[in-house]
Amino acid sequence: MGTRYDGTPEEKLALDTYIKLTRASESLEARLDRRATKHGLTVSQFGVLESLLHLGPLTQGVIGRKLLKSSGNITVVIDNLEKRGLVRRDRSTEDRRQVFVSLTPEGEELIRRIFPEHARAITDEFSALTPDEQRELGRLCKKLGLAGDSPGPDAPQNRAQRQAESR
Amino acid sequence: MGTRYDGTPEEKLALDTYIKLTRASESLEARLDRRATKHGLTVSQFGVLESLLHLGPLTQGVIGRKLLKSSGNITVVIDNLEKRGLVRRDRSTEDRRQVFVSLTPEGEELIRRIFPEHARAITDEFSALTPDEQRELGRLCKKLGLAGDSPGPDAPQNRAQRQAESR
DNA sequence: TGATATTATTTCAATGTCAAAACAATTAAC
DNA sequence: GTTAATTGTTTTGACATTGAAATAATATCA
Repeated sequence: MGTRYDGTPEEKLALDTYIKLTRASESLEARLDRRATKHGLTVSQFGVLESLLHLGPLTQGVIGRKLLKSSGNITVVIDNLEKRGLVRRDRSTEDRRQVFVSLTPEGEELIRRIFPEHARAITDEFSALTPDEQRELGRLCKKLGLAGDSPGPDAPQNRAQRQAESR
Repeated sequence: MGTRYDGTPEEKLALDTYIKLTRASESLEARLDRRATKHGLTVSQFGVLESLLHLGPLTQGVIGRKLLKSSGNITVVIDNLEKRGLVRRDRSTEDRRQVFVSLTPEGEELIRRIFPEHARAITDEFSALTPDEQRELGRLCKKLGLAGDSPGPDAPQNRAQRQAESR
């Protein structure tokens, strides 16, 4: 394990922590994916259905920002869900650029059936940590995540970034 | 934020922690990716080059397991790196099923130039946490990761898993 | 109002990704 | 020593993903 790299101690610690975080997240994701896939849903599809179940109809833009995916990607994912009759598209009448996506009865039936299983799987995974450890992990992740405040895939680069680029 | 889902308190805590972990990891990854991409490398390509730089020539299988990617995937990634002249393939003489991948001079030049930048970017991101917090985050991630001991994408399902499935 | 900018979605090309099947080479069992 | 099982890679088909360009609709403001 460990990155055979000799930088400063700060760099070593950060790299080491980064690897642990990434591996934990990715391997966890991989295990959960494999379960979701059993129901014929990809992670993104699952994410869309779950959002719609818990938040009601949403525009594609909102879904994309929620799942940290590009608008182009969301179009494709919704395409595939629509083909299988799990969601419906409705052009907004107020702002005809927007498209509202909502669950069909079949979609709702499916996600309602699958979600509790998913929740249980996650609970299972996290039972490796005590409740206090989970809270601490959550706190640290949040602190780390907020630091950079991810602009999201679509977001155009701002002045500061463009400037940094042109150096 | 938060998953509007009423399960048990255990489920709520686990789901909440899961979301924070995932978002932290994904948004961090997204920010780092954007930098790596500037050099015309994808994350996977970067991962391969970095492994080769720090560990020397490796077989595709080893690379795949290290990066938690399937063998089919690694084939494609190496294909693309090879096309660009950054790595070389050499069939092993000892076991002719294996393919050793190594850096070409161009590949080595590139990764040597880029890696320190990457390390600095990561260090920068993690400076949001104190050293102690970083160590604690690492510990929790490791504990969590070990729990499931990810089988990796390719790994065939073993007896225990097949049994669990058929329940 | 009319030109211009912004916003939401779609399309496209390139790459990544997995699972499963096909192949090829090696090892184990008989 | 053949046959059978295993192992490492490639291929294939389906979906995901991004960034950039194209479209279309709305908002701004001179």
